[in-house]
Amino acid sequence: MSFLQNSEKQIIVEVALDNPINKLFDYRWNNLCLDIKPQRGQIIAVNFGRKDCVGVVMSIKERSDYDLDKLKDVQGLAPISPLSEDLLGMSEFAASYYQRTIGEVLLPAIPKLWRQKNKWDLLSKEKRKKKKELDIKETSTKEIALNTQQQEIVSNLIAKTVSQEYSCNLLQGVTGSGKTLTYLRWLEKVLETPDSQVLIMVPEINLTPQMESTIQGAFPNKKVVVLHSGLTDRSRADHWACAHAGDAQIILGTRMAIMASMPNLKAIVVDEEHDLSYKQQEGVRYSARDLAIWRAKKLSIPVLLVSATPSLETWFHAEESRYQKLTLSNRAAKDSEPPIIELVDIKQDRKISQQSDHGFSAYLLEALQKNIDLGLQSLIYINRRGYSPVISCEACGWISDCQKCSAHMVLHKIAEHKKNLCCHHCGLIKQIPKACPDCGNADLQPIGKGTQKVEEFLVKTFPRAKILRIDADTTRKKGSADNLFGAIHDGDADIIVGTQMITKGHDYKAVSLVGVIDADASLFSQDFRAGERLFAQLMQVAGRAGRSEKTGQSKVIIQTRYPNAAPYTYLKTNDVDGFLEELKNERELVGLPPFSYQALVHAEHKTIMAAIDMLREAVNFSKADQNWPQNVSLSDVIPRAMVRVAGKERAQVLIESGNRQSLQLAIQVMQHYLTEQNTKRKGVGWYIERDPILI
DNA sequence: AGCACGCCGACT
DNA sequence: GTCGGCGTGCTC
Repeated sequence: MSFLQNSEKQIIVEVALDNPINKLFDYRWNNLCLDIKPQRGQIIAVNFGRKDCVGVVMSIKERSDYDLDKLKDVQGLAPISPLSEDLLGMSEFAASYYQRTIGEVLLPAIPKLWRQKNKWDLLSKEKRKKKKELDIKETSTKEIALNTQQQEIVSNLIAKTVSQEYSCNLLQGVTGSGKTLTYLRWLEKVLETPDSQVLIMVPEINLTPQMESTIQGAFPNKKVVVLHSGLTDRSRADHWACAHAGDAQIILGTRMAIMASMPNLKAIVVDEEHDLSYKQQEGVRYSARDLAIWRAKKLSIPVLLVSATPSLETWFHAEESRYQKLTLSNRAAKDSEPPIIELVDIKQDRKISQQSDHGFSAYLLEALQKNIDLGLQSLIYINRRGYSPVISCEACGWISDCQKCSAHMVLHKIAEHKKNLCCHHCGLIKQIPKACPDCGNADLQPIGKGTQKVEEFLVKTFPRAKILRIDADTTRKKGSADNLFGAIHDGDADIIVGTQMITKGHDYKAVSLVGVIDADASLFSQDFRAGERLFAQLMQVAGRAGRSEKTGQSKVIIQTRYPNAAPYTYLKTNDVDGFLEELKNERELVGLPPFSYQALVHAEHKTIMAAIDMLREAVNFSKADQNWPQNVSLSDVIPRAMVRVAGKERAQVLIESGNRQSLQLAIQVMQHYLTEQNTKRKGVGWYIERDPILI
C-alpha cells in the first residue's frame, strides 16, 4: 500500500534553497513521488520563481500557511539517500551562528553536479568512476613501534572512542614527534568497528597527495576519498557520494570536507589546527575547525586537534581543561635532534645588505655553500611571491600602485627577459611603463625582493646547484605542485626557495639548512594575530630541517633586525608554551580573543563615504534598538586596513563582547538594520563576519 | 540573490 | 513614438 493511500492528508515539505531569503519554502509532495515517504535531508528539484533549482527537505508537514493554490510541486528526487542528520543539524547551527540562511550554508556543501537535476542519472552508483590506483608507500606504518608517550596517547584516545562520548583533544608536539603516526594508530582502532568513518582534515590541497598515500598505506583495506576544491566536478561529486553512502571509511580533505555527509562518522582529526586556511573567506565565512568541534559534540565522538604550534584559542581551552591536552615532547627518531636556531642580526650586517639588495647575509651564504658541498638540501623561506613587491622612480618617488586597490603592483618575471606588474588583490596585470608616468624618468627600480628575485640571485651565485622555486605561481597548474614536491623528495634539488607553501607539512628528508630571509614585516602588522602567525610559520619551517640520519644536526638561520622580538626568542629556545603563555597574558590584558568574542561588519561601495554612512546609520539604529544588549562594545566606523580592493572602498565596524549570546543578539539587531539600509542604499555591499580574522 | 514589472529620459 | 535606466516587490 502506498504511503499516500494511507491518509488523504496533503503532504508538504519545507525546503532550504540557496538564496538569502531567511525562510524555508513549502512545496507539495505528490504525484511523481507517490510511493516514497518524504524524508528530512532528501535532495529534491523544485521550481522557484522562474528558475529550476535544487533544494533540501528540512521538514515535513501537513498544512501550509502559504496559499494552497500557489504551492508548487516537487519536480524530482535525487537518486541518493537523505543527507546525514548531523550535517543538517550542523548547517542549522552554522546558519544561526554565522547569520546566513540554511540554504546558503547547506547547498554549497553539495557538489555542483549533484545540484543539477539533469546530471543525476549520470551520477548513479553504477556509473561512479573507479579511482585510479596510487602508488602506496612500501613502508606500512604498522611496523613502526610507538614510543611510550605515543602509546599512552593512543590508549587515551581509544578509551575516549570506547566511551562513545564527545571529547575535544589537542595533540601538541614538535615536528618529527610522530603526531601523524600516533593519530593513525588511534584511527586504526576506530576503524575496526565495521562501517565506521573517520574524517581527517588538512589545511591545504597540496598536502593531500602525500597524506593520501600515507593513509592508504596504513589502511590498505579501507577506502579513502579526498575532498577539496582542486578536484574535477565529476570526482568531487563521486567522492562526496562515496562518503555519503558510507562506501568510504576515510575522508581526507580541506575545510570543505567538514560539510560532507558522513552517516557513520566516528572520529575527526584536524591536522595543523592553527592554520588560517580552515577559515572560509568568502560566502559563509565559517571556521571548519570550530564546526568540526561542534559536529563531534553533536555526534558524541572525539575530535583531535593536531599542531606543533596550536592557535592561542585552542591552547587556552586546553589550559583551562575544556580540551584535553596530549603532549608529544620528544622527537621520535632516536638520533634526530632538534635543529639549532640561529638569529642573524642584519643591522650588524649592514655593509652587505646595502651593497646589493639580494638580502643574504654573508653568514647565510657561507652556510648555503657548505651545505651544497656536502650534497645536502637547503630551504630558503621568503614570504613574498613575485620578483619584487614594488617598483619605484628614483627621480620623483613614483610607486607602482594599483589603480583599483590600495596596494602596490608587484613586479613579476614571466619569461627570461620579460616582466609584468601584477596586483595580488584584484588580479590586474599591466606592462611595466617604459618611463615614469609622473616625471618621464626612464630609471624605474625594483624595490625589495620576492621569491623570483631570490631564485635569480641563487642561480647566479650557485651556478652548479639545482634550484627549485615553490610558490603560488609555480604550483598553479594542476599537477605541478605534485611534481615539484616529488622532485624535492627524490633529492632532485639543492636549494628550494618558497613562500609559506613550503612550510606546511611536507617531509623533506635531506634538508639540513633552513634560511629565513626577512620575516620582520609581521612584527609591525595591524593584525593582533600576526605575531602568533609568524611564530607558527617559523616553527613550521624550522621543522622542515633535521629529520634524518643523513643530515646530522641541522641549522635554521633567521635574518632579522629585531632578534629580541618575542617570536624569535621563544623560537630559539623551542618554547611553544612559553610563547603562548605570553600571548595569553597580553590578550587578557587588553581583552582580545579568546578573552572576548568579535564580529566584524564590513561594507563596500565605490565611495568610502557611502560605505561609512551605511555602517554609521546601522550602528545608530542598532544602539537605539530595545533589543541591543548592554555588554557589547562597538568600535568606531573606520576604513578597513586595506581600504580599496578592485575599485571598491571598504569600511568596517567591530562588535565585541565577553558574552557569546550578547554578541549573537547584537549581530541579529545589526543585521536587521543593515538589511533595511540595504534596500535604501543602492550598491553598498556588506557582510557580517563572526570570529573574524583581520588580514 | 535573481528576475520581472513599471514608470521617466534620449534616440531611430 | 520606442529602448533602457534602475527603484520596487516577489519568489513556496
